[in-house]
Amino acid sequence: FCLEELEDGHTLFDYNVGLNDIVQLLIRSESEAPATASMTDQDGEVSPCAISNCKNKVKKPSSGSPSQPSTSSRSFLIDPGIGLYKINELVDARDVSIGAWFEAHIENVTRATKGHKNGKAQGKSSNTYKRTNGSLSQDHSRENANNLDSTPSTSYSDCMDSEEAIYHIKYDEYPESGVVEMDINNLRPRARTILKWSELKVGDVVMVNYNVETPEERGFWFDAEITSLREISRTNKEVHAKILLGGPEDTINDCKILFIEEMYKIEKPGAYPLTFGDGDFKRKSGPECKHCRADPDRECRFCSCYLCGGKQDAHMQLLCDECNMAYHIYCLNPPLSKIPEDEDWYCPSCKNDSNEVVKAGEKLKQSKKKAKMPSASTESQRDWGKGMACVGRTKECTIVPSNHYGPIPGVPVGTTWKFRVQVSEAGVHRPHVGGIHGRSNDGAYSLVLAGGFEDEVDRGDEFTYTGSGGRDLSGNKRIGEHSFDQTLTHMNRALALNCDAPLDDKNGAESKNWRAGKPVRVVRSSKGRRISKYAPEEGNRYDGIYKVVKYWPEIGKCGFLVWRYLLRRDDVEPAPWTSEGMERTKKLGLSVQYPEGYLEAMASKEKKDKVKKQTVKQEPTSIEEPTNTPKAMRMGDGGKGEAFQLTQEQQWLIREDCMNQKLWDEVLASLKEGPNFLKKLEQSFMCVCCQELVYQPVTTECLHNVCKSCLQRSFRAEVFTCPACRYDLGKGYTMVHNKILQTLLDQFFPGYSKGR
DNA sequence: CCATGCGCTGAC
DNA sequence: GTCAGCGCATGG
Repeated sequence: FCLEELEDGHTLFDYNVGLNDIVQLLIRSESEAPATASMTDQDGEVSPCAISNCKNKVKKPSSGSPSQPSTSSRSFLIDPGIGLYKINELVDARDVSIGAWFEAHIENVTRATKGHKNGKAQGKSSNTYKRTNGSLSQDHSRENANNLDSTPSTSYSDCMDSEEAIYHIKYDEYPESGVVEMDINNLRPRARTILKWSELKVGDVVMVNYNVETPEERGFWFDAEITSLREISRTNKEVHAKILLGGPEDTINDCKILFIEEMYKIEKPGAYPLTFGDGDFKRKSGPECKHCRADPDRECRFCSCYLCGGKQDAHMQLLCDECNMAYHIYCLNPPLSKIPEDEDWYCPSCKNDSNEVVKAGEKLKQSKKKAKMPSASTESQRDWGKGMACVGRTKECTIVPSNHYGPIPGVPVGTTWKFRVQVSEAGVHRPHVGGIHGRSNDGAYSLVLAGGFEDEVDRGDEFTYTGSGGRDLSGNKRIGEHSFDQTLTHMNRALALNCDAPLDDKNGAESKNWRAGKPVRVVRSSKGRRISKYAPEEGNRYDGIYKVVKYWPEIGKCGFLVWRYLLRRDDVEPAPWTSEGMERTKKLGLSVQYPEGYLEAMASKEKKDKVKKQTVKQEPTSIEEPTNTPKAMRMGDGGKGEAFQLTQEQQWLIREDCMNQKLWDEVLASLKEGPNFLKKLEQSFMCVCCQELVYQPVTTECLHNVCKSCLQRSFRAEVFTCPACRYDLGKGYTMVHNKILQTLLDQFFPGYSKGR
């Protein structure tokens, strides 16, 4: 959308608008202003922010069958009126426009570092998809560039050069929807300078092709100085030029130009060191740099080989038709013996593998990773995106960093989740599959007891555990048969480091003071029931903090060497199987937590199965009605049970934080809700910019809490208002770090600021 | 970028 | 009941 100013004078695109911000948009009627999404606007530019998935307000006009999309009705229409919209995607790139257009929204942008350029072509799917004549086709962007008249003007901001970005682009309609990964080079239009025929002036120097009359047959590129212009229409001109070759005698005058590649101001007209012969150009040495026409000793991106960085060997260099970078023919892999005769040459970074090119109507090619997977050879129709087998996280624990030792604030012992992915979301044990979470140079933060090894012993407050590795994971498996010895590396080393004893990767070690070791969060899985009576009946239960007493290598029942660990419980919270623990579980109302909508989905599936069984071979009804099945039991919502206890110091600090008195009153009201108190606290002190718990909070005059760094970022963008309410703080506002609040938050969420 | 992995489900 | 095999998060 073309988002301009709101009625009250606020500019919408202040820099501190972030993901998930709720913004107020004024949508004008179609007659007043362009109300269509600019991503599909043939002549417009992509606005700095693309807002999509506007709930309830976006109407997509029907555009015929998906395989025959009509380019004219690609756009999303927005109902006129004022509404609340949620920004789902914020594209943090400006002036990006695409040579030929297709409907896409950018799902995700990954920034890469400056030095990333060299590796950009390796192993990354970097196909370009363009919509041409209503169909989606792969394009190297150069074919389209031939016809400047019908190609929308492209603009490219050079600031993009300094930083590369990976765009995850979602396209919707043709032939299958999906997500494409592109790097910035594929989004960038080919020409680096804005070229509009209407802007050409006599005296401008443009980069043109040898076959100036017929754009289809393209040869070498060279400079031409425009000598005359005749306006044909408002947007088009007939252009004649003087083509600058090796000198006055090599100059072609009054040449009609149909296609201009690149335009730039001429600094020194004349002597362009190319000679003309046999329909081809050969480079001739000259006193000036052959490319930039400056002192040849000066650094020039054309003279410098992009691979070796060398200079002074221009006659052995090839210029890439895509990026204009120079390469010595002998620096290439494989090296070339002579300058190729082909008209076009593309450097290794720009060259597209024709096997990877997706033609119109073709299916997306498999990624290189997919090609190696077993599914590449089988014809399985299984939809892996469904169910809980392969789902990703929907939430992420941000109150503590991933390398946090000890309990997760707000998660009491006894909390149980049905699936491992939920345990990951809660931050208790982050890997979806792995048994140990740790870092080999730091220690282990958590582990899951799932009875993977028969010879493990579990006595509740003490258990033995086996390291990871030694399994045959061929066939893209996550667990497998034991087929080789384990080593004290990776996660095994991490867990060993928790033991308060010098590391010994040969014989193991025992701690003299086991309580001094690093704490490990332990989760017991119901799968462990086959070897342990302490395992929960269902799901994965957080059982508290354990310490590593000792570790040693031994030959396991599987016949291979494994690393064993003895862990002992060291937690003030009672274990769930003790009478005290069971009472507490009851008091806190802890029951198995299911993913949102899971029980409903299961119930409706069961119902469907029944219908299927009853009416064999009858077509199942495609309409899925919402079922009235019992809702998932949610933990702790009752708010009964154990109240959260504040220390004297905390009570005092809260009283001292008088600016936030109102907020604290609200939060303290949920003290009796026990663990929910921390959730409430987290919500109340969330930074409106970064959507995380405020770090180094600044409490504004309008009584909002924002991270100091977030507010500073806003001020750097010359937005001097409160990010929460737009109250004008003023340019000279002094940001005061609310140290009292910081101290309190550090106490309630130990370690959370470490990750910031 | 690549390697690792005590999950999970649908097909057999 | 068994088992192939996937996406994903994480570390290195």
